[in-house]
Amino acid sequence: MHGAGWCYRRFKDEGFRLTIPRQAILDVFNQNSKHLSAEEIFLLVHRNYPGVGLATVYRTLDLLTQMGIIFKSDFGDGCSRYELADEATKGHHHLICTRCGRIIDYSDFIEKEEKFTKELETELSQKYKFKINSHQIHFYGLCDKCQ
Amino acid sequence: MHGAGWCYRRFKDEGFRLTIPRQAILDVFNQNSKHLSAEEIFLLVHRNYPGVGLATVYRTLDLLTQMGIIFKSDFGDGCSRYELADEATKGHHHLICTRCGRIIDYSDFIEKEEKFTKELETELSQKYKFKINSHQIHFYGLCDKCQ
DNA sequence: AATGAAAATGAAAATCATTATCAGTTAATA
DNA sequence: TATTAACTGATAATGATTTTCATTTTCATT
Repeated sequence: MHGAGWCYRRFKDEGFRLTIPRQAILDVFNQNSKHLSAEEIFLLVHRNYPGVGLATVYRTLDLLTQMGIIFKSDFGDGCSRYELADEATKGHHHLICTRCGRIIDYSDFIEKEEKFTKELETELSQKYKFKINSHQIHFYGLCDKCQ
Repeated sequence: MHGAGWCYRRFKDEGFRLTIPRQAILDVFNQNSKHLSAEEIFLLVHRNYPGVGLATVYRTLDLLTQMGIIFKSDFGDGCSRYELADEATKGHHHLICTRCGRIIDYSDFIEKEEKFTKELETELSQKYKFKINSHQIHFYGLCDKCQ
């Protein structure tokens, strides 16, 4: 992942400050699994920084999303979930179990997917004059345990 | 689209009743554009059936979703949106403008997409023992007016 | 190091979509 | 027609997210 220096510069360049709460939230993303909800992030941050409030977590998640550092998704479980938008998770490919809510990330077949989405993005951009920045593919069904 | 008789039978077979409020809600889907929110559906139903309550709309949308008649999506604008899950909209392909929230349905390149998703579904099903029922592809970016 | 302005914060209240409750209504079946 | 279960509207409750506001922090400039 990117170093702290890179982040600091990005914040500074856009007129924001890389404060302690914001660093703490970024650390959570670097140290934990993906698909974290605001509440989960709040609790994880709370371990080391009990003073950080939930509103700040929401505000920071919003900011990081706008900056393109994290990606916000909705898997239908009643709250938004966030994950790092770095290279490794660029495509946001998920299998979502509609019974238990489990989310599986797959990172196989990415080459094939990249090829397909690149082509489609080019065609859609032209036809609809739409500037595509990212995409998301969700497969819904039943996981092994729920069948 | 399917006739009323088909719907009636489906409801009956599964132990549900095709009541006036439910018919009114189905009519809304057959007569209006897609991506309707619960609130929008409530208002449209309200024109002809002022007695139908919002809770019933939510309950019916839930039922129709479970029955697979409509499809529930989240486009990140704070509420769930619903559309008919008939053949024409099977794939749920959307371009979502992250600035103005506009949603564009595309129905081009569906053949290519079908081929891709079929292949991927087969491979993912095998690898993750996941029974895939549906999928959703969202492209996020800026529409022509927002660039 | 002191200062001033803008950005950021925590706590609490407010908002808003959705869900649960409950008493009354409707529809299918015996 | 009586019984039963499904369904309903109105309302209250819930829970995630946003807003408010007074206070604190940060940073560029003295």
